[in-house]
Amino acid sequence: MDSIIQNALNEIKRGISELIDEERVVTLLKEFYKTGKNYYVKAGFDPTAPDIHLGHTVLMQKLATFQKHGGIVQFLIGDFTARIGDPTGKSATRKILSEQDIQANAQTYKKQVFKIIDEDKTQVVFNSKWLNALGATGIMSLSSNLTVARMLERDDFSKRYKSNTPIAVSEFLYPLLQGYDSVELKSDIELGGTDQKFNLLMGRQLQKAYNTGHEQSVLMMPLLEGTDGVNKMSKSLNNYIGISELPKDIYGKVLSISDDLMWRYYELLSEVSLDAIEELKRGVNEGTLHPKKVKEDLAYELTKKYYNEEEAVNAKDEFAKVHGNKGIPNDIKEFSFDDTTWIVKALCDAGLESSSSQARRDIKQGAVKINQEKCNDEKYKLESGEHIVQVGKKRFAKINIR
RNA sequence: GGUGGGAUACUCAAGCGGUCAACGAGGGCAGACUGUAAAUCUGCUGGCUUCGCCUUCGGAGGUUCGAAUCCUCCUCCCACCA
Repeated sequence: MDSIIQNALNEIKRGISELIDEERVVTLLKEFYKTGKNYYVKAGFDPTAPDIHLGHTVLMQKLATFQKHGGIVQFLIGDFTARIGDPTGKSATRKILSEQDIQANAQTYKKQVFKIIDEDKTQVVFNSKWLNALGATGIMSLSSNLTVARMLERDDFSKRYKSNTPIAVSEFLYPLLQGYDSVELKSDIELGGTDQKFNLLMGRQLQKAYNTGHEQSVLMMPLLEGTDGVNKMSKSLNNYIGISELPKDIYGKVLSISDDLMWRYYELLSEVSLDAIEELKRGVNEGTLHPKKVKEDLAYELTKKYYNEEEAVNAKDEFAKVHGNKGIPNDIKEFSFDDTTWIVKALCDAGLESSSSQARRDIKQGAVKINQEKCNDEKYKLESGEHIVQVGKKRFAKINIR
């Protein structure tokens, strides 16, 4: 095999969890490098999550890799299937989204993805286009390709079935519709998370059933754990790091993950080569390298990736200042009040606390500081002048009393 | 269509006439410890200018001095049978 093909393949296979029908991928690559012929790489996205986070980027980066090697990305927005809700991994039927929500979310998606993938080598498609046209007849013949028994073998469904959690019949249609997208798009390869295996393979099965002439290869990426290190990253679990978040938040969040999780992020998110990562691991194990330093580099790299060098440097300095020397961040929110103000009220008005009860609790626990001095008096009043108020380690505000 | 079972705070889940703003677990927030963390330990976790008051236990009524707990109707869900 040509070394150029071999290199491309290695790059494609980095960090993946499984590649089904590798031979065909090799064939596609060979053809591209010989004749310049492109091939189609499909990935489906659910327009329910309006913000792209690092979990999504694992897949996006892989798409970008394919684009380097002749792949045209079929960026599928599942606007039709979103109305059913992917049953994968869900313990309950999903709520049905409104048309407007789906459209708005899809737009946000498009804006963000081209930070990672190449717009010129991407086709954005909506599956409502052909699924709406499918009609009852189409659905009937499509659904004859799947048996109920097969469906109930799936772990997620069998669990729900056994625990008396409702399963809507429409949910059975989800994998069929997703698979049908592959038929319609004549995809050569489809990418997805490991949790999508069933759905992805359905694409192969249906391409065969509909005599499309080929069956798509399937490439699965591991699911990235969220900042809690346990659950998969998702907005609803609030364990995500969004790529549109502020530089200091991206930096801070990455730096706050556990050491164990850091390696996982290195593997799936960083540009650092696998060999170099091994090197870092060894350094940490032998004690010659401080894990914090390694984590800082990662946080820096990721911040830089979604912003730029300058922002990354700022974020790093800021973090060191606040946490290292228990300082005050540079740009903190400012508020002005006319009279001497009761501290509890000030905290709420400045958005540092969600309620006055919460504010009182924090004061009692010694979490509130005024100008670096701990404040234990919940009746305290701020006199005229400028005050830096702080709750916990991360929440700050500057309050002016006129 | 019939018969049972269920709906409790962010989630799961106790409670079955007063001592319930409601056990417990998870999550979250805070404190200690640190490398910023993670792990661990501790406290808090409806609202309110809070030693008190106000609104919560699917919805609406009712019984009672007093209800999340009892009764009636309604809504939604689940199971079994048809």
